[in-house]
Amino acid sequence: MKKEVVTLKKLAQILDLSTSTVSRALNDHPDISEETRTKVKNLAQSMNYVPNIFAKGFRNHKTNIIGVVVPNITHYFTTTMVRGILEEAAIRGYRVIISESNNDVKKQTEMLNTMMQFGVDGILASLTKMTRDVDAVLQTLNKLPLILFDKVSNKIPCTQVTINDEEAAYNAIEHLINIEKKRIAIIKEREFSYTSEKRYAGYLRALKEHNIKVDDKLVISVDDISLEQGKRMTNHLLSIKNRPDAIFAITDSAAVGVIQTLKKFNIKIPEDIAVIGFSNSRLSTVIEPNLTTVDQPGETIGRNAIKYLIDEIENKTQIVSNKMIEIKGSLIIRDSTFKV
Amino acid sequence: MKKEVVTLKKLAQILDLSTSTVSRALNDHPDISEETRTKVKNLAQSMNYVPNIFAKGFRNHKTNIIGVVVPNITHYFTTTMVRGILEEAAIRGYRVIISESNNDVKKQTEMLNTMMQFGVDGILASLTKMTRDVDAVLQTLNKLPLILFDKVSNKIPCTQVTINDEEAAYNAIEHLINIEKKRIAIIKEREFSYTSEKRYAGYLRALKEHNIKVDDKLVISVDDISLEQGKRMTNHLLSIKNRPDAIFAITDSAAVGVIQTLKKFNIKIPEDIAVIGFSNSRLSTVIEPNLTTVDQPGETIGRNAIKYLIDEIENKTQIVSNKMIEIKGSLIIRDSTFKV
DNA sequence: CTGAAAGCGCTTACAG
DNA sequence: CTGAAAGCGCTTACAG
Repeated sequence: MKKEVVTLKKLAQILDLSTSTVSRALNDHPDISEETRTKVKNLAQSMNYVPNIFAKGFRNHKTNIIGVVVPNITHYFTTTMVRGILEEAAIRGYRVIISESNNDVKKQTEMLNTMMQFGVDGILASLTKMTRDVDAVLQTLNKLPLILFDKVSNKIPCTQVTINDEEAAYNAIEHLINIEKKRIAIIKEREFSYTSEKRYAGYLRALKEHNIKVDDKLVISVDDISLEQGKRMTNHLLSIKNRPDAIFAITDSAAVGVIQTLKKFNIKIPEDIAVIGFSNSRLSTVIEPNLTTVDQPGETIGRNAIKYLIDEIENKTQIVSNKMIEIKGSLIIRDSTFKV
Repeated sequence: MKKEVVTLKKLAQILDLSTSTVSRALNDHPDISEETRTKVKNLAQSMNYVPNIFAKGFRNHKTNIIGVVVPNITHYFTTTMVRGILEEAAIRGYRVIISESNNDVKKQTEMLNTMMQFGVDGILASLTKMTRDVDAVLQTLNKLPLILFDKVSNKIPCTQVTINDEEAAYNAIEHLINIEKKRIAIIKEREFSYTSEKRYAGYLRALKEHNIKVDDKLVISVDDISLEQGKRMTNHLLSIKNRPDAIFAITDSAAVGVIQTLKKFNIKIPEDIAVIGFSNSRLSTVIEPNLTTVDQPGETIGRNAIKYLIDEIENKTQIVSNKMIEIKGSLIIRDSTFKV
């Protein structure tokens, strides 16, 4: 089963050179003569020489592996980010190991530790929902280049790559105001979710700038933002005295639940109540009416995150690396809000 | 930045033992006395000793990394399999590197090679659609434990883990026959897709066993099975003389396209035309009417695939390893077929 | 411009 | 039951 492996030593023997020279030639060391270098490289190529990555990693304390932690790999948006990460990693010669935290801080800590133990060169993390407990992340950051993406946290002094949640939400709400909605409800997550709070901030700013008073009864916070919760909260919103004429759900799933419930009660969308989601997931063009939502460029986010990380690993950036990178998301207007 | 690292040597010095002994104690070598072993283990624990995985991998020619190749990581069903793989990998002490082939044989070959070069212990592959060219896969199989899952191929003599496509399709068609459908169309992929052919085989068997003659005009093959193709092919099916009274699309996406088109023409579902998909994706409960479909237990498939692979890697199985493992999928009946 | 030698952290055949 | 030594494949400071 084991094939005869081509090593530096073997190449050296054949060329009657030392392994040192062969190694240097292959690594384009300036000391080596042009002639030797090409001779070595040609042989290496023709013999299909492949460096033993483990010997190399062992020697250099560098593995060219990047660890990625995400809360939930089955979310479509997450997979688009992962795709960007994988593509850019391949280009730059890195491999990626992925793990899922399932939104569990304890599991996330475990994952971070395993990855460090495993010797990854750096870590890309999208945090669990509750970012109260960030000790493990901070500790990891002490030892390794680490960059946050998507689910980030201002408690962690490192480079962070997200969508411009606040602005995107602002634009969504402004759109609702433009189509003459006055009582705009928001379904968001309970505090501690960075993303949700940002979107909420955009909601508040839009209302404020258009002189609409915030009605607390229209601000709904749930523990777990899901399709089911979208349904439940819509039932609730329909029961209050002065019901809303628009509902902004901070995820598409929840927005789908909203629409399904409104339809059950024969409420006209968007005439009676308009609906906006967030993500531009595949659901948004399957639900009827099609959902107005914010498109998040997942691949770009993933690609950027790993770019910054690799730059840090390879020390191309100074250590001033606590930038906030915001990738623009764009509002996609569909039937759930379009008609005035 | 670099922390002082605890190595075997350091432990040995402190305990006044040789590194050999410490190594053996930690690895539960039978030669070592109970006393020494516990002494060593206690110290290791208290000093937070973590073996250098790269030194270990280098030494043992074992990396505890498994490579996974999938056509498209953004498919929901794929992510559920990945989740099963990740969970089982963690339990068994393996790490997983993932890459996407984008249904491109050339890219798939590249991925396989990179992974081998990288020194993975084994590979889990879900193949590109066109499995005509399997040379690279066969070569990989020659050098490394390799198991196929989901998108498999009978041209490759190795263990394969899939859903029972044929039987699941058979059940779907039988269900349509039971609700008195006579002209059942199928939208499948052009040949070379193992999965599609299996489902088609189930279709044929069901018709045959119920004495329904196959009408070639109702067998639609497309290159790329997608929502758009579902729409287009439905338009086509509606235009033929004796139009179908049921459509079985071999993916949920295509089935959603089917339903959307039928609705556009105000055709009653399922009374006029019933629809069945395959996957139980999230779309299936958002589209209206909700889609009858086959639930594929992705996590179970992923978990099984990696189990067999690790068993092979660790030589727990004989080398007779060209089993076909079929995981049962179950028909989930919803409104797109339910009412008679 | 090239080579000999040491060493990264681990395991294991050999010796006692 | 324990230790000394070699070696996995690579890189690099040192020497010439």
